[in-house]
Amino acid sequence: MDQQLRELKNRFQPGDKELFHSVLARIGDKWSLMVIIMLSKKSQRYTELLDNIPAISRRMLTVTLRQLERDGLVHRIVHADLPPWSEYGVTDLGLTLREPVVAIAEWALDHREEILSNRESFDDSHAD
Amino acid sequence: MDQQLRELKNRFQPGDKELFHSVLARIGDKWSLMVIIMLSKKSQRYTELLDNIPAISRRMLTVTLRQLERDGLVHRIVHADLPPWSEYGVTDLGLTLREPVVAIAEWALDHREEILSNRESFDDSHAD
DNA sequence: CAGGATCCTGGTAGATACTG
DNA sequence: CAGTATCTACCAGGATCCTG
Repeated sequence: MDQQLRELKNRFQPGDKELFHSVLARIGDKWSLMVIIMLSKKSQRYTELLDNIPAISRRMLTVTLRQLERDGLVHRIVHADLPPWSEYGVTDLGLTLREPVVAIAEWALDHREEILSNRESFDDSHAD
Repeated sequence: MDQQLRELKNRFQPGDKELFHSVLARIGDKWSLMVIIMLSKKSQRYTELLDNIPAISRRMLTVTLRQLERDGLVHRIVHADLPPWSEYGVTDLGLTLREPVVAIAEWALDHREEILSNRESFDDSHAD
């Protein structure tokens, strides 16, 4: 075990395994990452997000936004005008998450060919 | 949109959205991260992993290992001795993934209290 | 406009039993 | 020892319809 992992392990508390999983599962689900990226560009209202994120349904946009809001990554401002409208944006906490997430996205790009080729040869050699 | 995101976007290719998702979904699932962490410490055989990862079932260990192997993050060496045994370890590619993943884990630890408190107050204010 | 409610489906994961 | 096979349970996610 190297230094980096050792330091990480020294900070472990009970429940951190669940914390890691909940955080990774959040950005690993189908829409959260896309929503965070869109809102990082600029704050947007519900319908804008619906238009800008291809193929997302109203239900999943709502569900995803609520989960992100629950963790404090995204905030919602409801305007009581008529017709009523609401605006979403990333919080300060959400902004801090962007750096490590972009790092993973860059990792995926850097190793794009390698990953895809690995999958291909694995599937070939395991085809029945 | 800031510089970091712009550079990332310039490198987009068709299919990258799916690539991001497949990579994030992999480390965001229930067991992959734990398996990668265990194998980063040292190469281990199947039964060792089974013992070292609390509550994982044989089936899910096998499934998880196969998926990681498919992406080329983990390699398997099968020894044909009697009784036969196999050994798993992280590949060079898997090692490069560790840095950004540890970054996210550290983010989760750094903002542990904030996240948990956000969830609590959100749940309180939405309790019916 | 921005959702909530409901129903349905496919895939992830667990339990259990069996095998080269 | 290191898996496979099968069956089942559950939940994320999609489709559709309804509302303040």
